Formats: sequence, C-alpha cells, structure tokens
Amino acid sequence: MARSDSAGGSGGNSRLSVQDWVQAGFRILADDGLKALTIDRLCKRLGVTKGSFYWHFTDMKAYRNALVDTWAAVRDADRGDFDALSDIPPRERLSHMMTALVGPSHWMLERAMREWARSQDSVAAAVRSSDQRVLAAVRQVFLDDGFAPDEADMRANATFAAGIGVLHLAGSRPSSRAVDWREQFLDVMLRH
Amino acid sequence: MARSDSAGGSGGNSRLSVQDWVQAGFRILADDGLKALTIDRLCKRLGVTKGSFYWHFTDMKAYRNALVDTWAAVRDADRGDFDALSDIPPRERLSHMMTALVGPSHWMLERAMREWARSQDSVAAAVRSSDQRVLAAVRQVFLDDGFAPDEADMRANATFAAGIGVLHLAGSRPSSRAVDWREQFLDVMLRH
DNA sequence: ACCTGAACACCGTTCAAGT
DNA sequence: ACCTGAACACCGTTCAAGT
Repeated sequence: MARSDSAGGSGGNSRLSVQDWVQAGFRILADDGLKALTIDRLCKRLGVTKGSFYWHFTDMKAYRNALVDTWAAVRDADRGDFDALSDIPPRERLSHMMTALVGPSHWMLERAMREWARSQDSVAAAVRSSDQRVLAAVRQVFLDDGFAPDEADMRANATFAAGIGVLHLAGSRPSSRAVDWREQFLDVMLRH
Repeated sequence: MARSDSAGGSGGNSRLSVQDWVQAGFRILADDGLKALTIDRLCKRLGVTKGSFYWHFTDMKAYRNALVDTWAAVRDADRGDFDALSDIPPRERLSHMMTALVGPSHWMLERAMREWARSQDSVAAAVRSSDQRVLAAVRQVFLDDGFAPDEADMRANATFAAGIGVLHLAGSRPSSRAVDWREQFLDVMLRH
C-alpha cells in the first residue's frame, strides 16, 4: 500500500494531533452514523495504523471523551449566542432555542452523545452538565416572561424534556409540520 | 412454535424454544444491561453452544426482532388496562399512563428497544407502531377532557414527547420529586 | 429437528521494535 | 515523540457432522 500523503487536513503534516482524530470522528459520525465509528475506519481515513490511535488515546472510551468534550464546547458556544439575544422577547428566544436543540447540524451528534452516555459514566456526566447550562437558559426565559421561580423551573424542565423526546422520536429531520407543532406547544407552555 | 418443554428449570437437557431464548434475553437485559446481551452469554445461560442459537434465529438482528415483538405484546396488554379505566376522569387516567410509561419495570426495556430502533429499521417500525397506539390513548384523554381534535393532537404529542424525554434524561429511577413535577406538568397540559 | 465443534472475519487492545 | 507490524482475545457468523 502506497501511503497517501496526509489526511487532507491543516498543513498536510504527517504527524497527527488529538484534534485531527476528533475531527475525523465527527465526519464519520455525520457521514455514516454511530456504528461506522471504528478504530480501523479512523485509521484508514487518516492513513495510519492502529498503534497510532493507541499512542494518542488510552482506549476507545478516552477517545469518546475527547469527542464529547469538543461537542460540549461547541454547544456552549451556541448557548453564548442565546445570551447575546437576551434583549429579544422571551417567546422568540425560546423558539430559537428549541430550533437549535432539535435542529439540523447537531442532530446526529446529539443522538450519538446520548447513546454513549448510557453506557459510559464520564460521557453521561459531560452531557448532564451541558444540559444543565441549556436548562438554565431556558429557565431564564420563563423568569423573564414573569413566571415565579418554581413555575419557571417546572416549565423549563417540561420544555426541555419535550425537546429531547422529539429528538428521539424523530425518524428523520424535523419536517415543516413539526415546526408548526413546536410553535403551538410553546404557546401552551408560555400561557399564564 | 408452541412447543414448551420444561422451560424455566435449569438442568433439563430438553430442547429449547424461541421463547426460552427470548426470556433468557430479557433476564440478561434486566440484570446486566444492553451490553451484556451477547450470544455467548445467552448460550452459557441456556447451557448450549452458538450453533443452537443459529438454528433458532438467522442472526442477531432476527433475535432482537423476536425480543421487540414480545415487548410490543406486553406493551399492548398494558394499554388494554388503560382502556379498562376509561370511566375514571381524564386527569387521573393521564397520570396513570405517564406513570406506566416512565415507570419501574419497563424502564430498562424501553431504553433498550429505542436504542436498537436507531440502528435497525425493523425494530424502529415496531416501536413506532406501538408508540402510535399509546399516543392514540393519550389523545383520547384530551378529547374526553373537551379539547378540539387539533388541540388534542398537539397536546397528546407534547405530553408523550415529554414522557420520552424524561425517560432519556433520567439517570436513575424516577424520584419522588419527579412525581410532583409530573403532576404540575399535567396541570399545564390540561389547562384550557 | 436440534445441536456440537471447529473454523473464520472483524474489531479493540497490547507491545516490542522502528524512525 | 510518533508510528509500524504482528500478535491476541472476543464476538458474530458459517457449516459439516453428529444425534
């Protein structure tokens, strides 16, 4: 096998960084799903052998943790965008958040993370702490809309749970019907 | 398929039925979770070799289908119990349904089914059709409570999605706090 | 009809050896 | 420091052969 030059990545350097492995993993997840994410496939994509993987990561568990950490950072960045929009009315803000949660690009990743969380405590902890931050932002919307703290808490949890439920129930990408549905649902949740 | 020898007892060198394999699978799932459900482990539990498994099932996929079919039958039986309670007030009926969905014994199984559904279309179809029946029962509650068909539809979907979300967000068994939360949530959903 | 036993492919993991 | 190459264990799958 002739070793193909580099992985088409940044700089075309022959040596790999942790981030190279992480990015390759994200691409595989998006292209072919959870089951396709195997060490062999990663190595083929990066043009190295398995030993290289085990120099960068102690095992598959550690590699998943690296993926989850990067995912959590991206998620936090998204949440930062919400904070920037804190001057627009609560109703619209909530609509934005729901769209982002169930939304297009994160869709596959969200599912993968939650799937790993079920069999790996370290992933579960990272997902939970990321969820907490999103929940706090949703709760703030209800507070801003004039609900008492307890009520805001309950409604934020309900809204978030429904979002996660939709994520798991959806067989495919959210349809336009789902968008209508979402708006009606938010009407109910924001009703005083 | 209706041949049931001395199932349940260990030690009988009698021949195995499909249901013997299914029941052994449920026990492994409940005891040690999804990852423990391997052909080797099933064989050790039943005291046979792998060849036996492959005489009863064409592959692991087919075996999972058998498990899902049995699960769907049990779920339908539960739903039958709801129908019997159609004379009690909507609010209480909904409370019962939510408790059963998120509830104790089916908990582990529900998750396993939905996990398989993600990577196997036949399982996804079975889960979806079972979900549809539950959804219809929830929708009926809202109709009985006086909501218009469209409203009932939307609220049933929201209630169900929230239930599934809670199922996936829960790290452990539902706490007593979760029960309070559930009642408050139902109050909002049933508010006219 | 129902099962054994041995084989094979695939994948995660290890490690001595190379640059 | 970073990677190769060969080995091993585990698990799903196949199949000829046994009862």
